[in-house]
Amino acid sequence: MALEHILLGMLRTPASGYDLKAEFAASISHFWAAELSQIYPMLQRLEKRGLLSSKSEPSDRGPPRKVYALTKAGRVELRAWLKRPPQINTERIEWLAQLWFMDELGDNERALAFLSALRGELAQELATLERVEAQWRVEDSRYPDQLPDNEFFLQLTLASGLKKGRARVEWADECVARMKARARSKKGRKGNGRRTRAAR
Amino acid sequence: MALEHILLGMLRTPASGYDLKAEFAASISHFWAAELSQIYPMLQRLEKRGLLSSKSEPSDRGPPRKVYALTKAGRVELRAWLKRPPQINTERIEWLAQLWFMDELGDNERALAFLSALRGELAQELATLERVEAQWRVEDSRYPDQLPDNEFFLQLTLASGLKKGRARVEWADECVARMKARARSKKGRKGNGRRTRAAR
DNA sequence: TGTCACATGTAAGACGTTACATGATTTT
DNA sequence: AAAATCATGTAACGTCTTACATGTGACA
Repeated sequence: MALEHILLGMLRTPASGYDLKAEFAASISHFWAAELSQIYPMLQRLEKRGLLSSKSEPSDRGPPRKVYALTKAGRVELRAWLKRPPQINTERIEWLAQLWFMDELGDNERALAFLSALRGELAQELATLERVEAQWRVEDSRYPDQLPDNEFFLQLTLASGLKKGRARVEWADECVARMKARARSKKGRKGNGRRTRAAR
Repeated sequence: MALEHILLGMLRTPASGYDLKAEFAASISHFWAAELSQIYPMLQRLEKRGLLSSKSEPSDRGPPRKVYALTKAGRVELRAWLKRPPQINTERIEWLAQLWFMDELGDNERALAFLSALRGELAQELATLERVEAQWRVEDSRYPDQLPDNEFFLQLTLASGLKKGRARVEWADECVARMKARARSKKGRKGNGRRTRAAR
């Protein structure tokens, strides 16, 4: 349901399937991803349903571009979707599933390595969004609250990504710290009385 | 890939498909969901592959239960999965997509209502997790850092859900506040000089 | 000469959702 | 008598991923 409406929304300004894929990668990927093999058939179906129109245009290099644009019916459908109340679907996060069962390995060194690696990945994702924000801020002095409406909504979704990204990195840091603390206290308990006395 | 490994992990203690569905609903749903129509065929396939074994047991009421358990081969597969490095997949969040295109409606009252409704949904999700945590804390004085390893990892995933949930609610609150501030400053600009003078 | 960017597609298979089918027992 | 819970499944459909197929023009 959603991909089709996202394409309609993007096609308020005409574009080819190839263009749309690039736009996904550049700006939308932090909350939705789509491959060309999904985009092309969907555009065809939307055209058949009368929600899009298309025309072929020669390109500078490579085969001709098929440029799609939103029709009136398409705009009606888009608006109807935007009026639906928000609904939250369960996100599926494989690395949380792995962590959930991590005790099976009985190897907290490995668990710690897993969490460190995860922390790195999460931090990288966050850094990408932070670069986007930094760029936007230098390019437009109205950022973030004086932006015109259309850009303001984009900023709200970016803010969501940033907030979530920061929360996740913080969480991973806390996990690492807590695991290390446990490892230390376990070592203490393993050694005989000596260490306890030495600690006073 | 992940559902199959999650089932293997859950079946370290034997259970029926029906039991597993209940366990998803009760504790795992904040990072993975699965319907019975997905669980039953998957259990059959895993048994055919030799990763699970099953036996029929009479039930107190209703039809006989088919109880599955992890085999040695299943445990090997589970461990191999747990040793894979974490990888982050793009989450697909429809309500962020709706927000992204929300300017199309040209109706900031409606956008505000959308965000308020969203805030409510997000707060509810968070409340569920907070109840789980509160319950756990009163039931086990070792919560959270003195828990045994197996429960400690579960707590880490719960902590992830809590942190993310709080970040999302905060974000929604900020969105609402910022939208309201914009609405006020727009009204100010629309009205002629009078309102500005009255504000002193 | 090879690889990259441009450009459009198809096919097979995995994963997920919703609806349907069946039937016993317990609770309201 | 009706509805909820226990319990197992199938079928149809929609979504997503990965791999394959094809060809041009630019650049190294």
